[in-house]
Amino acid sequence: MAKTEKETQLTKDQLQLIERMGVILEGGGLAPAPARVSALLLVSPETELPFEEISRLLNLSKSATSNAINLLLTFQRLEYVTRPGERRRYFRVKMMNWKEDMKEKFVAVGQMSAMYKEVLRQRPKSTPEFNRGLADMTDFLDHIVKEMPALFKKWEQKR
Amino acid sequence: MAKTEKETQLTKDQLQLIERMGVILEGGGLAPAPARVSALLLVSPETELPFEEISRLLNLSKSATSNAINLLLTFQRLEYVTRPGERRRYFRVKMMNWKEDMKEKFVAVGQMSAMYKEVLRQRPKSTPEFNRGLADMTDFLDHIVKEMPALFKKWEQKR
DNA sequence: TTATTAGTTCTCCACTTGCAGAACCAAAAG
DNA sequence: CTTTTGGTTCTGCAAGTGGAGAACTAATAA
Repeated sequence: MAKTEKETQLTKDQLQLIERMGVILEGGGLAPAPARVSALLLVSPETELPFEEISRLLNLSKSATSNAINLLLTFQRLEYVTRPGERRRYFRVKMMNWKEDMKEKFVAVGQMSAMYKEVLRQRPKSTPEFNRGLADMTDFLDHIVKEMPALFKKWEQKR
Repeated sequence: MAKTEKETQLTKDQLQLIERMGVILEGGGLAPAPARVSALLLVSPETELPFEEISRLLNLSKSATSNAINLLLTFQRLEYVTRPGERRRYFRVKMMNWKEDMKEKFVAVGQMSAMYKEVLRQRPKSTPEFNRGLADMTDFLDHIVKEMPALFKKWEQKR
């Protein structure tokens, strides 16, 4: 079977936007290649792209492309679909995962709070001001974590 | 004038706790040495420590100590005080900065939302499902950012 | 004045990361 | 069978990072 490929093309503006987003996503802890793959799949008119297209559009080697995609798959930021009679996978961003992501962020806040509480437990009582500062902080963090579900629900209802 | 130094000593438990916190703080984007300095100043019974004590307690070279401290100072996570008749500075964690930190975090969320909106603006209308997913996301992020001040205030009042 | 204190800065090295290129491999096509 | 497709894995390298050690500097002490 021939490879009747419709090759996506990106405008200069789109390529620039991908680079800018890439940098921002790097700031969020992603490596350059995965960041660009994520950005590409958001910016591209075609929302589902196969391996080779990703590689080509971003000028990434096969190895870099493979590693980037697999990292994003295990992090659940990407998923793929297949099409009847085609072996290759079409990758797309797992859009509805940002809610999960947000929740995880707040779990992390809870962990921070737990850490500070442990510090507090082992501190001498001879530094009351300092200890109160710590207690305030954990209290605040816990407050945020506790109120979060309500914030989520409020949004659900609003729409 | 002699250097009548009262050298802080840390228990094995405290040192372990510092290491564990260090790892967690590294997860938050701090380099190892600054992470340990931060942890030390939270765990140490003495809440204000001079350069040399920090260096000694953490087994850090002067250069590593100097760089770590200055990084934390410019990031506003540390501050220092001096004592009458002493040249050296006593460093301590800038406790009341966590509120600022939190606010900055939410500013970052706002930036994310802005980025996604820009993506949305340049997308073709031919992918309505995808676009709606993006719109939902920015809407949600904006919701969070908007509601945050109220959450802060609610906490202020509660205490 | 010289010596000491309290750091800062410079040089070097060990380690880590991210990627390209090439070799490799399994499934499907011919 | 052999070839092509759609990748994965391996090797090697270039660049970046963090920290030790030593040299350096400015302020104070003697």
